Amino acid sequence: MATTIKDIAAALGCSPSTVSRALHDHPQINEGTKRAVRVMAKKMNFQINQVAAGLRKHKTFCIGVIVPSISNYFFSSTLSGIQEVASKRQYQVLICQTNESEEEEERYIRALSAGRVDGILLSVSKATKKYRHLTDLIQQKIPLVLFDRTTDKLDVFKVEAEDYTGGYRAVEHLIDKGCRKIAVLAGPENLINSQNRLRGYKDALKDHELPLNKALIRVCDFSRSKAREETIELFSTHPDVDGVFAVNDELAVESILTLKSLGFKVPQQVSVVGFGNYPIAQIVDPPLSTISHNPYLIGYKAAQNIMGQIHEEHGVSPGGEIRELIASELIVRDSTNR
Amino acid sequence: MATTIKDIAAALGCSPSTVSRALHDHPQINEGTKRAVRVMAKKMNFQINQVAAGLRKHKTFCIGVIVPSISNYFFSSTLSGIQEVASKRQYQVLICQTNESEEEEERYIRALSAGRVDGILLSVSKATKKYRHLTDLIQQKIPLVLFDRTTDKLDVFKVEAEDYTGGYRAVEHLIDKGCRKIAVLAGPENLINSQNRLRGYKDALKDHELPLNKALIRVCDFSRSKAREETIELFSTHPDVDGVFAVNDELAVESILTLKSLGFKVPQQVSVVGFGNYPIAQIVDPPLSTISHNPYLIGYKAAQNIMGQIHEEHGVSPGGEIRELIASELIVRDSTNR
DNA sequence: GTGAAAGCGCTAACAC
DNA sequence: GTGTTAGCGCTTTCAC
Repeated sequence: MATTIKDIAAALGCSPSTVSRALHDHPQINEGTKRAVRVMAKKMNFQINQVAAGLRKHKTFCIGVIVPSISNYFFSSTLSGIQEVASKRQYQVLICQTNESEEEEERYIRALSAGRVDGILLSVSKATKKYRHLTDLIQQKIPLVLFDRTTDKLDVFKVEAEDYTGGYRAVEHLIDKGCRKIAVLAGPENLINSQNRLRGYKDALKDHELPLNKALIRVCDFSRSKAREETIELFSTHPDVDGVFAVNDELAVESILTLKSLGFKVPQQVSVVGFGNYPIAQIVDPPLSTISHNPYLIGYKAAQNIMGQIHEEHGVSPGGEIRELIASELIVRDSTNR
Repeated sequence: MATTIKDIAAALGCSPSTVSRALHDHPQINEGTKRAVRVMAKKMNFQINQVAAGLRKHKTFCIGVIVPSISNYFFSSTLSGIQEVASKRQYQVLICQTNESEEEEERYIRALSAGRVDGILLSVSKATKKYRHLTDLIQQKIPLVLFDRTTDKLDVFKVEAEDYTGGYRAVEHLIDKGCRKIAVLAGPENLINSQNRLRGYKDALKDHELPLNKALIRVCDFSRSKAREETIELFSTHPDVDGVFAVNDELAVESILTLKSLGFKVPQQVSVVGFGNYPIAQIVDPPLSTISHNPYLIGYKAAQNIMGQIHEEHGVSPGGEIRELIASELIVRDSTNR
């Protein structure tokens, strides 16, 4: 059994309250007493029990993070940023993985909101359509921040990648490089991020007076095998496509590999741009031009905001700017070098 | 403020203990009462506060996980496995990232052991040389399981990849393919995993009566730029090396890219094998032969063991088999296809 | 400057 | 079957 303040009090012949105050450097406590307490605490290897302290103070010193998939490169990088911020503030991070299931997401939200954490960071699952679990959370006044996978149905702070601008920039880059018939490997239809990237594609075409051809929009649902199929199908029916924008790097890489196996030259015949700047982007041959969207920073900013809400710092909680866009950047590599 | 069992008791005109018992389906409680409590709990949107319950029961229903880096592919996959097991048992997972710092590791161990978690899963940092923080933990009887990055200085349960066997198998594969002068890109010298993989290399050479040449052992410390430098240096002094075993895939991939830029043909002139089966292994050209070591399963098994220790299930806590090796598997791709 | 006492939300031994 | 009481480890108001 671990040492408690009671044990220290007994050893010193004082009361637990004095020990508690001394450990918190309370101004009214005698310096000598403080020293004695500190020495004894060290000697007895005492560590304050934050769970008990938290129960009393209605705090947990924990934040909860719910993501679709922990092992995904993007999310594990955001987790790293979140952990960094929390650690500085002596907060612990509780992680949950929904596997893109709405029920799991609900379950975790309910579990965490029952006094487990002081605030929740959430990246919504692909399947999530109802937001009751989140409106309940807001009503309970539990700080909530959405990051990356957000929704416009909720009036909470959000940290997002520049999906629209990134998509626009990617496609504009293909146009700059001379592509005139550009296809897109799109993501899940109910995911706001995919939709925004797709809007970027459409607007870039429009602004450069290129026709929008629905047959060139291929929904791949973030699945590699789907990217392969769609690429084969696309180029068998439209062999004159000269540019491909994939809404993430996995699709882009799969597309490059498929194109090469079909005998197309990348980037000479077909240029390809991805989204995400995953490690594979540097490795594929030719190296993939892509949009870098800084997942670490997305996590970092989301965590900063929730810490702000928890400590009720000025101007961070909803009411002020409710959406923070993390800058994305075009990284030009050889997959568009023609 | 959230609903408490007291609120439910007041609403129903019974005592909090009755509510508590009803919610736990205590056999001696009247079925009618149970129903009434459940209905009222639902109506008032009650969620049991596990933190308070835990304080009383000396449990937290949390496990702590400490890893060098969350965003690393290997560790994020182990986290995923850990989370899966914990979730099934209604446990939460607290994650901490040491950034390979011994001080951070100590800090987290102390923070978590102060009543934060029921058990700790640790992958030790590259820098860790002292084990006082861990022996303290053991002395406090807090369940501890080491995974992947372990140490033989501690008598606790460990889950490891087959580093030695994997290294041996990788090198034997090169020998089978006809390589006779095989170099190794080795990892950090104080990391048991790198050392075991290196032992595998040495023993494979010995068993196949190939000479061990110290000049062919290149320490890269898991750094890609180091892998590049060492490869250049190695092949300028030993251009007749015909096989490279890299102790992880990042080094292997960097080595392939460097070799290609130097004008070597992979695999015809130089065959390369990696370790880890990272996503980049499939993408590099030629695709990398490598050792797959199942990080998800490593996390899964480690979590299963700690849950067992926490619930004091038979035969899981130290005393029985103290080391579990997760099978590794050679995956043959084109980087060794000659 | 320090102690006593109450209480955070819950559980469990002991009553009746 | 259900209520009363005490207590997990800590903080904090109110005394003195």
